[in-house]
Amino acid sequence: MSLAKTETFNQSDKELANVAKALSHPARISILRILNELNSCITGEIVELIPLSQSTVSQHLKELKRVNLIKGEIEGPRTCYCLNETVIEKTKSIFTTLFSTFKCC
Amino acid sequence: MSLAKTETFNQSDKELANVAKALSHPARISILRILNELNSCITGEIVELIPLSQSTVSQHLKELKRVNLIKGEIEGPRTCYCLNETVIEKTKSIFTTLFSTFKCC
DNA sequence: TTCGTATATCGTAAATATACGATATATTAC
DNA sequence: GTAATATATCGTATATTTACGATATACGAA
Repeated sequence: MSLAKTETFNQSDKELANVAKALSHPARISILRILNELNSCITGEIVELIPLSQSTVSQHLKELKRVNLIKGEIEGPRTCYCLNETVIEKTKSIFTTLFSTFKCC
Repeated sequence: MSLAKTETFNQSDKELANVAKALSHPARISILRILNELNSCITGEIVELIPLSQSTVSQHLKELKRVNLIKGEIEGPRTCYCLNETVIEKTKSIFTTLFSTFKCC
């Protein structure tokens, strides 16, 4: 077994790393900004605003859903996405806590 | 060319995604905490505190150096690492700005 | 100068991420 | 029921990340 030694690290560091990973692609940051701006969007609207294919955008949405930064609600043939405000706030607090532990901050 | 469509996104989102990537592994979060706690460390001390091989830890240090979150100073046969406080603070501000743009925060 | 120590880098294997087109599924409209 | 639409998922190619052992390099000590 060569990978995934990740279990040996402490829970808090794993949580932080996990959400940082979800934020580690500009398309996903962009999607968060779009949802913040427009309150909610269907997939197709997001696809029009992001310079990537529909299937790729769908994958990025999936990654954001994985860490619950966004919620998707099925509305007939479409899915309406919006920010998960609770998790956004929690994530803010995770980062705030990290930086507040640094002596220099 | 299938990857690296990344250039098409705006600078601010790319910057954020880039530093988030550096934070997206628990070993690297752990290294930052260690350097904060001990002020400065040589590679060997960090290797003793992280459950990964010397070469792997060295790679993680390289990634943190890539985004300038840490500085490495060569001292004879060893390298002494410490946090780059300026960049840590700048990164804090990048995240703070991101979260402050969200209506819910 | 030779030996030991510290560490970065090389080579490599496996896992994951990124991207796309094609397809399956589900719903609405006709 | 059939067609059109929206979107998630599949299959696939490629790039990147993660991990390790081995090696090269560079310094200090003997």
